[in-house]
Amino acid sequence: MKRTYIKDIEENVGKEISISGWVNTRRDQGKMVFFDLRDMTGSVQCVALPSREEIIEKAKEFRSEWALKVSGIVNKRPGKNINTEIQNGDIEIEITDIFVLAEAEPLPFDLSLNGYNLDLTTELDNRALVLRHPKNQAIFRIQETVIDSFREFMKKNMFFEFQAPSITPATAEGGAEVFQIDYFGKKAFLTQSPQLYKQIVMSAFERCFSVNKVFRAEPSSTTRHLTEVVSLDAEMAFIDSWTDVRDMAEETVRYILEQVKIKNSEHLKLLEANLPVMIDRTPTLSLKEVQQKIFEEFGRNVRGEKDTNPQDEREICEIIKKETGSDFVFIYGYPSRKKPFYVYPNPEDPEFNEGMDLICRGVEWLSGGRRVNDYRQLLEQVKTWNMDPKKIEMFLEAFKYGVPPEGGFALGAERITMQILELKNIREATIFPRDMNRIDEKLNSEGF
RNA sequence: GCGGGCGUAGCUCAAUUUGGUUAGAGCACUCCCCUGUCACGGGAGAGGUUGCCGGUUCAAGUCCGGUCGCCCGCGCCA
Repeated sequence: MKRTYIKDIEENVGKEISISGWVNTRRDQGKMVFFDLRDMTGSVQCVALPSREEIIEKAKEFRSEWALKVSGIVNKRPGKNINTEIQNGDIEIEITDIFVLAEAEPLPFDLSLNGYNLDLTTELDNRALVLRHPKNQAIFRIQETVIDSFREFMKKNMFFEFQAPSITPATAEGGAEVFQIDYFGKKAFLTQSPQLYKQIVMSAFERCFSVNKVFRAEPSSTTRHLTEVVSLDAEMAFIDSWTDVRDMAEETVRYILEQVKIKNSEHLKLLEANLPVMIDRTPTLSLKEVQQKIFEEFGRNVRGEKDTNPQDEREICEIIKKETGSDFVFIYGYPSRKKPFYVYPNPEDPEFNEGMDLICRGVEWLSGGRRVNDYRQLLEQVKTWNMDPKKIEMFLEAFKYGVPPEGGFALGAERITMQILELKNIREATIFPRDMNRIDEKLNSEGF
């Protein structure tokens, strides 16, 4: 008999069908046995009736996570046994035959819907099994939507998708620590960002984006840092102002939120997650304005600091939420020397640049801005930043040949997932997280 | 890297404040009961070198020192 997916069972009332899946929990009533069977499309109650003694005997053996092939008749449940709270709560499968596809060891912890409550360490040490829990599946289904909808929105706006390289030559930029690799006896590095490549591709394709892994060797042990992350990158030419980049970034995030709301409503409900509020026009403040507001509201003087720290980000979000109802706020105008060489300095006040960050619920979601597009100015910047132009020759070459005003932005898929769902730790939003102390397994001081 | 917190059964946690009999509970596991359960219910059982090393004390899960591990905050962070 051909397999029926559990989501389609309700169309087969009165018929005999075959379904396959995993046992959730057996409810043994003595003379009759119930269990829920789960496949990738949902779950349904199966019942071994007293008239079928052989089936009862078999069903008494089952434990959670056994994989079964079940044949049975789809019955409407008797009125008093209808459960309106759950999927397929008005039907059940009267088992006629069972084939065990695979037995399961006793579970090392409670994987039931209600009892599920694990330390993050336990979760990560048992990733394979934990991924069977609907809450974890919901997290990663939502992440899938985030990445898909980024891609969709980019394509709708005529951005060209390219594959950014992960292996790069000597890094020209300062800043974050990089992973060095042995490349046929020579040094190479894992990419920290497709930044220079997306600017090169932009110079030819006008608009481009990439979805790619980036690697950071920062010794950062926090709830929002990983060494390997999925970066969603975009770059666009022929802008009139950095605000064009801001607007595109805002609409991208808006589209992602809308799609998650449409496609993952059940997952959001299961996770008890509330999407952040994005109002018609996300407030935009300069760094100086942010610092002034924090001073006025909280009396904490961070005026003149070169960047925001985590406390500033939490406080400005609180202020903006109270003033406008928005969970989002753009901050622009950072000190030029604090940011990379390619960020465009404000012509009226070159000490500050036209870089921006989008902050939501106290955490940075996205950063971007206008870039330096004039070749001569770019060479000046390279000199000022004490960089070796030879190391970024291919990048500089692109700008020799007529690159119009341009800009772009990038966001981290894991961090957005974490923030949308208000998870406490980015590792919860990462299917196989890598950090300083863990690559699947905990790393010990002697190496692997 | 700095600061704070935590480490008790397979999992999640009590008992630590104020040292005192045999370290408890829920879930999971084994066995029994249950003809309508809803990631059930009832009964019984098994499961512990309280992370590790040392100290104080008549007595240490509890206090002290060290050590290892984890978590959180800060720093760092295109």
